[in-house]
Amino acid sequence: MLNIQTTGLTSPISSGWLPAIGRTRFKPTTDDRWSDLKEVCELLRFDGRLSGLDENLLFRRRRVKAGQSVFLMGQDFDGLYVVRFGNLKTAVTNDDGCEHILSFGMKGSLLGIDGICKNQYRNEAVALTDCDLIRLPSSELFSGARSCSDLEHAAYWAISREVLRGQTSYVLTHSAKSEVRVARFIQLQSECVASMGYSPRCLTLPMTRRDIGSYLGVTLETVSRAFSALAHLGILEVVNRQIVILSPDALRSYEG
Amino acid sequence: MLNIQTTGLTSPISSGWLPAIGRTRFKPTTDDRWSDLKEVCELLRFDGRLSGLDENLLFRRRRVKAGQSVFLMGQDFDGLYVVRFGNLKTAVTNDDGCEHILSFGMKGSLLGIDGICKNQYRNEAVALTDCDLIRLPSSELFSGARSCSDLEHAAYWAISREVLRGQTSYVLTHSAKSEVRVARFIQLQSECVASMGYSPRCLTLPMTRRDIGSYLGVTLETVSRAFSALAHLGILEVVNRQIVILSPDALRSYEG
DNA sequence: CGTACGCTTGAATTACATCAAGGTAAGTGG
DNA sequence: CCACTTACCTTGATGTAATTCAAGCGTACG
Repeated sequence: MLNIQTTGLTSPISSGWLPAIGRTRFKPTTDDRWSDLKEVCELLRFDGRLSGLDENLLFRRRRVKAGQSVFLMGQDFDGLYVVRFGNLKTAVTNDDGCEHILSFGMKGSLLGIDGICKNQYRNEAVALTDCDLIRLPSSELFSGARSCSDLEHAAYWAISREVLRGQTSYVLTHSAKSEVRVARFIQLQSECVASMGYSPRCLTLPMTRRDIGSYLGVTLETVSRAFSALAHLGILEVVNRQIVILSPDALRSYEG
Repeated sequence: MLNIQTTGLTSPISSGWLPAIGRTRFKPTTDDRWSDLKEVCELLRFDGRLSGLDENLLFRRRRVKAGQSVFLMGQDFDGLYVVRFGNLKTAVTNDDGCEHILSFGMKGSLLGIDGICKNQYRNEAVALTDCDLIRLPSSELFSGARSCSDLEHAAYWAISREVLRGQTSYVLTHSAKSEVRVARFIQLQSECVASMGYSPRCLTLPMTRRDIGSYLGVTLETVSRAFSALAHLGILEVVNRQIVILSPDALRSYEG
């Protein structure tokens, strides 16, 4: 097991004037351990209009090292997390200890939504690379204070997008052949990095073959074989976790 | 194709004093075509405290006949729906016309969440039986008006629960053998009807074998064979869509 | 009455899991 | 620095579970 438990505090700072860890403040600052609502909305790509009322709201950041977890299953809910940078996976682990990957998070992803209804996270989020996250504490999300209406609207929007992504995953992982699933997975990853402004042709996968397999509902050997097959067809070039998409069109239209 | 398109209006009523279709009002009424926030929260099983400020908010109901759709993929978002009674399925249909079931809705389910972020429904909801739904219009959800804070909080909570259900589905439909999937599906259905106060031993499935198969990621023949196998083991009794659970313990612990 | 649809069951085929072996890369301790 | 370990990945051989194709039955409905 790689997952090392990390609860609550990460880098324990406490410069005098700073508020208690996790609390937001209205005091403007240039301290790089805080993010404002504008940055949060940009990360989420929330394109709605902001009233401007909340622009002084600040949110605490949190760094998580590769292999560490952001939260664990069953842990008390303490807010949603927006990914500033880094890659993560979310997973549920069932009784007999076997892990099941639900999603892969990256810059702009929103984590922890499932924690609201039972006030307890129902999956775990594990950093695949070093990560920087922004915590949106539940106190601000549900305060009902008028100063948070922008945040609430953005949160609705982002949650809906995560639901939509979940649907996409669901369909992806139920589509016919395993080779097609892997092809679509790579396609999806490519679109993700493209939407972040990077080259859609070259990917560095942050997750293992086993993770991909768990996510797609196949074994790691099947994933490996699918990569080899797609490489053999001249669609991809695969060296460990470095993927080069040689033929984007063929990848997009690949149906086995 | 069973799905008959139904857009917007259902039973066109227009008794003088009623507001325009789909608008909420603060005027108290005993008209049974409207539901108040209290009923909505009860249906959702939202157990949070309500401020009481919104108790006069009224929401328009909508009846949908079996086989008709509540909304279609790509249709403009016009709010979330809470199921008052009846059974539904939500599905996405991809380019080559093949349908993929995402979830089965029943009393208390929340539909349409994925529509918020693109302002457009991204799946379709089809009634399996005659249904009665309550519409929560987006105008109220995002109004920012203080009078809606209870609704907003309940909506967050319910959305989170739907996300959680989605995760459960996801894991369910990725677990090992098809017979186990079917067993867990029946188990889940049983728990659902039990939580609504009905007998958990006797189920009437509203969906076809094909729907179940699509949901679980197997073919309809496989579902049928799984039912037969579970019946042969003395765990279930299956007559068409009538299911009697003979051994709840055996069903719960069934692992193939 | 006939057609359509949903369901079951059987036989043949296939895609995937499983088991197993070997290879590479990163990290650890002597 | 090198042996040693460990985790990750690839590839092959074999078995098996699920799909596919096909036939037949019951029920609903025009």
